[in-house]
Amino acid sequence: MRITKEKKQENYDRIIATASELFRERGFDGVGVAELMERAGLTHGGFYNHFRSKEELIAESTENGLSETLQRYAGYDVLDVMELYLAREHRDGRGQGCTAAALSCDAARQPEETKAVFAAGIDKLVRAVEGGIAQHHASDAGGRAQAIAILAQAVGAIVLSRACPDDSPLADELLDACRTDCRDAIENRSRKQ
Amino acid sequence: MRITKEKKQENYDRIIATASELFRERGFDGVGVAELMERAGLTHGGFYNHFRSKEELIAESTENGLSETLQRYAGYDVLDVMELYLAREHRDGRGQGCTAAALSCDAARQPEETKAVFAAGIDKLVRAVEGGIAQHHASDAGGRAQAIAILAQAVGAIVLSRACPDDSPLADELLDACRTDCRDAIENRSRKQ
DNA sequence: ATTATCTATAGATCTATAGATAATGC
DNA sequence: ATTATCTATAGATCTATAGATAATGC
Repeated sequence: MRITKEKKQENYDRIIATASELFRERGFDGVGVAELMERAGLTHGGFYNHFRSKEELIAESTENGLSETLQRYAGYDVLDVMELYLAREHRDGRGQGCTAAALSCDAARQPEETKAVFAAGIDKLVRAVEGGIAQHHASDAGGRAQAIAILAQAVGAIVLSRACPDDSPLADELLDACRTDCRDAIENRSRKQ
Repeated sequence: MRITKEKKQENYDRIIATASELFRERGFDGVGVAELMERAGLTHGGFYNHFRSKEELIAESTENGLSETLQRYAGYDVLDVMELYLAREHRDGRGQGCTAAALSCDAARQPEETKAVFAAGIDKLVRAVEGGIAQHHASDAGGRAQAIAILAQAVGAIVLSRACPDDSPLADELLDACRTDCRDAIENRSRKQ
């Protein structure tokens, strides 16, 4: 029962979107091809008409996830981005949240090609943050280095906060402390009062 | 062929140490019980004399790994700790490095009990950083919130740097930018020059 | 007698492939 | 004729358990 080209593209898109969410929730090793395809409304074997291997899917869905994350915050002031990023809703919605925060530990264990996709995505995030910070300063302010420092802090806060139990006070403390610190840094105040 | 109590304890310790390293390198899902036991010089089936399940091993080896990470930096000035932590050697030696940086994304997907172990370990790291920062200031400086911000940034830098390919300039940039930023923060200078 | 180890295996999963089916697109 | 899907399955792996063995520790 062959289908149209458009339908095939739709199926491909649905596999990628489903994989992107499931991987963020459970990691690359936590999702099997059979379950993924079932969730996408297709059968196990059909997977290999779209991808040569699971590894190929991982690279493509990671690229998709990272660009989705970038677009998610497009148009916001960088201060608002930090508020949204370092929020409890983001921490608690791993499947819908930042791919870098959800899968960077897993990406470290992937082949070089997948890591290259990841690095390209991070670089775009850095540029976006840098551009956002520049809007708050006449001069170049901290430039790219400051953007990197702030992105690393935000990702670290989410990653550590998620590793804490649901009721842990530390989980919220991590978000609150880093939200304040990032805001101060962008507004160009000293880190401590 | 039964063995002495001391020998059993030795075997247990060796399983934990082996698991702690392998998990950091490959994640909780990336290491099977059979391979772990073979690496520890024991047979597959013997595992269940020490642990009721793999999940129990994960919790115990994580606790062990986090306290090892804490001890690793004991006695150093906090500025030297940041130099060591945000170094290429640390990034490239995942199996020997910080457990929080290697496994926090994976920990987020574990049961609450394992996450509680993780949170307790992170809390100890926060206290250690806070104490280290206090040595550099007469007053309380940024206190616990600043310690949290700096730890999150350091973990985020390592995690993102590891997700980049070996030859990626961004991988080193992440370490360099965050090393400088953390140092400035601890020495109580403004974040940008 | 107890127990830490071993061998062997059950039963469930995993990735990937082979071959059949049937609708598209030449 | 080509090809996207399906069914079925190969072959490898995974966690966990059952039962035998043999040395410890009462």
